[in-house]
Amino acid sequence: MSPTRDQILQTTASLLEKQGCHATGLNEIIRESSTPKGSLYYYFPEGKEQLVSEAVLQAGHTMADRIRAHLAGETPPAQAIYDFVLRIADNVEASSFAAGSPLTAVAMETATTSPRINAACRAAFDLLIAAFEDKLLASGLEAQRASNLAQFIIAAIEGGVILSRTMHSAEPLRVVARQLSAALAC
Amino acid sequence: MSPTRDQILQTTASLLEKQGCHATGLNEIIRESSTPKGSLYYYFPEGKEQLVSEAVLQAGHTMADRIRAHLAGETPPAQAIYDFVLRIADNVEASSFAAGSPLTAVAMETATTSPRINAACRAAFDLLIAAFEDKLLASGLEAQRASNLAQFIIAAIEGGVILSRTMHSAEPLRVVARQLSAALAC
DNA sequence: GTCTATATGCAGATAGAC
DNA sequence: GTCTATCTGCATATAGAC
Repeated sequence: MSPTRDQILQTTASLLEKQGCHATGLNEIIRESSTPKGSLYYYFPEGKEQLVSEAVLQAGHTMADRIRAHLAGETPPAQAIYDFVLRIADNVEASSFAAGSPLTAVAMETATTSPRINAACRAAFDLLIAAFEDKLLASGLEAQRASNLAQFIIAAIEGGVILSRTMHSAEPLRVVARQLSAALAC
Repeated sequence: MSPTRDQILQTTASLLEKQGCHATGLNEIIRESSTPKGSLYYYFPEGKEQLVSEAVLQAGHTMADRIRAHLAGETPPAQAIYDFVLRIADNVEASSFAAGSPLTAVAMETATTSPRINAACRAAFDLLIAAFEDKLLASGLEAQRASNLAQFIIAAIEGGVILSRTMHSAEPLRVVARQLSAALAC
């Protein structure tokens, strides 16, 4: 794997996170990543759609890995997820509300306007949901209930990120953390 | 109120809902709204930021009114909100996943890049949260708990819309409806 | 209030040298 | 693999007639 290619992907993901797909220009990506301008179309010959799709999918893998790492061990799901959401709240706050969920904006912008990017977003969300689902299954939940709860968890977290970034306050995500762990307990 | 001006605002909101802020061009708005091209800068002399901000805020008022209308009456919150989220699921499905939440994409795109539009998004979310909060207060909940639950409800619904639009399936929103009403019951 | 024409800039993308 | 130069098109915005 080329380090230049990887640098482009990571910078792209970070800009998508901050401002979405259409607001992110290729020139901006080159500039922010301190990457040779000639490299972009060398590594991504199919252009912006390819670049964004790969960045989204890679971000999905990274996030899923982080979720799994955080949920590993014997801590009960309600507690582990509570801690995890609080960590997201801290991270969103630490970024001055410029970061948090690299998928959301892109997913909404492209749900019905770019099949290729939509497919990448879908795959990425599936990775995240599966990460929570496996933890719930491991704790003994029945399959259907684990699947439903995993979707609900992702939805609540995504919504919490939207509110926190919009309000410029970590509070909505902290509320989500508490309510979500309460919901898991019942 | 001018009908032309109102037509521009409504078309803008609908395009923002489908594809976000930066993907929505002023020419596209004129075309889709069948509105005289010369009118745009006549009614919105401060340009796109003004237009988008007003469209977002108007959408917020419309949605808050709809929430209040749906929650009016003596139906307990858990049941009323369950029905309401199912209706959103139907609407998202009926739009072929092109619509659902006119705020989300714009809010994420502009949280740290346009103070003016961000302020409009914040005000719009506050209207939605207050609509749920008032229903919960009316049903006898304590103030702090009503506020927290209202935020959680909005977060879960927003997240459900994202998942449903991305997955091209109403199922995630239906899952959110069930889990949310279960969470409210406990 | 609405029109046409246009200014200006940046977007994504390509070509061909090195 | 990376460079520079450049093509084409559309973006927002403005000017001035009617």
